[in-house]
Amino acid sequence: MASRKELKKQKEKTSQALIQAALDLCTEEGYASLSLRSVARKAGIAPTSFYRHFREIDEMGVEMVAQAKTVLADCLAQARGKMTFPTAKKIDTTTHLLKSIESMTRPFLETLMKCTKSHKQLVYLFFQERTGSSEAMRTAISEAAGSLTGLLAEDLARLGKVFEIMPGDMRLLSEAMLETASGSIMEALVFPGAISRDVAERAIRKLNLMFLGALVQAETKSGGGHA
Amino acid sequence: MASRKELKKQKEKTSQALIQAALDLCTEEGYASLSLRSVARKAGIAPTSFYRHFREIDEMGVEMVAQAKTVLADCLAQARGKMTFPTAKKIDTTTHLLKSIESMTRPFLETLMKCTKSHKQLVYLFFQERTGSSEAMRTAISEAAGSLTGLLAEDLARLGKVFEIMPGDMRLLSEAMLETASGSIMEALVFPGAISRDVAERAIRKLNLMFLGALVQAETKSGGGHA
DNA sequence: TGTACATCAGTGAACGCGCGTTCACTGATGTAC
DNA sequence: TGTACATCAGTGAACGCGCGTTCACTGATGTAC
Repeated sequence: MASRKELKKQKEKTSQALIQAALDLCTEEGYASLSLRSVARKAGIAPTSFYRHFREIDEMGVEMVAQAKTVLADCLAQARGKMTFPTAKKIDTTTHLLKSIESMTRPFLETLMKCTKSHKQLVYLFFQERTGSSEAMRTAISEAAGSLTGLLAEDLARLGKVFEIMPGDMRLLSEAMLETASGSIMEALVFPGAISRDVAERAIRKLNLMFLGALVQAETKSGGGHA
Repeated sequence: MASRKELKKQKEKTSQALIQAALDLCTEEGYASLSLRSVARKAGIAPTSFYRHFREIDEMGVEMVAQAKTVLADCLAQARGKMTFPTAKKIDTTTHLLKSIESMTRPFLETLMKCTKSHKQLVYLFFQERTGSSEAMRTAISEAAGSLTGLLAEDLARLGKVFEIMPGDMRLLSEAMLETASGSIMEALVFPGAISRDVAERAIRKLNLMFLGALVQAETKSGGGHA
């Protein structure tokens, strides 16, 4: 019936069941409260079978982080795709500039928040354990976050070519976008039902101000029109 | 020897020893991994004696949040005291504006980071458990954070009177200041030794950009000189 | 075609351990009369 | 002044429970010859 390859598939399915069980338990009690036995129980296998898949809880945790990274990279790609970048810096009034900025920040944040909604648990784990108590998790997340920031900064470079934004600021804006987005996502997740519309609007507004600052400064440096 | 009042003092001392023990354990294993027995053991009392002070771990946790709030309020007061607010909005070049902004953001963030250094554990707990697994903690922290943001926004109102910053943006800037500061503090705590100088500089730069954005927009709205 | 062996996901009993909580107790202090 | 009682921080034994880990096992699959 089951060939060797089918067995591999079956094992993979069980591994994924363990991860899903762990995510459910994380939602209820938090990552630090996970126990090998509770995860196995929820996944419907014997406690000892856990060892056929992971050597310890943290090994599973690191795998969860890897999956979260994949999801986030995908959502970020979508979000970046929805951004409209200005094609020329002819926009010289603050009002027009802000409109142009909002064409980037709003699609970005709204797409990102919508996209991550389908993977709440993974995304929550990723951001929560960034500063959590497991060093293995912190290391894995820190590395993943750095690479995600890099991806975003690359795309933002298109904006940097139109305005003369300092390269350092490019990275800074990427970081801020991820930080602000993660803050909103976490708030929306942890206080569900509450004012999550407002949370997003405030995040967008924060990003707008920061972009405006960066662009105004770039304009100045390039000898542009401000004062 | 020990009068009734001296006994009260003694009890208070033991309570504080429990809290300090809990903070030490949090640093090693995280809040979620605290156990009544481990806390009592570290504090040097019998496990059952814990109940003379707190009904459960979370009751102690909420008290810890209250103490963290006191520390943070104090540090915030100091940090705000070190900020130099512009007295008139005569500053009309972006470069001058930035200098003026940095006279607020740099003293603020550097003072805050220095001040919180003496209470790392309380502050870490406060920001980490903001989105942690204990609902009691989340609620307590959320409430405290709201009131701290309010304090900051009040002081920032002085800036709002010079520039015509929208009242909503005032609160937004306060939030961003706390958010950015907490991010830096957490990063410096969790990855100690690492580039903590750089962490602070990046945070200051982010705040600068956001303030610049807010001021430029205020300038525009008030019919000021930009474009 | 048959037989012996290797692989490997999953099992169930058993272990020692730390946990939260209960209970009745101690011993020092202050109060009532 | 003495005696009985109340308060209260801290104790130690005991409980039942869930934990991580070990071990020898099963049973299905594929391979060697």
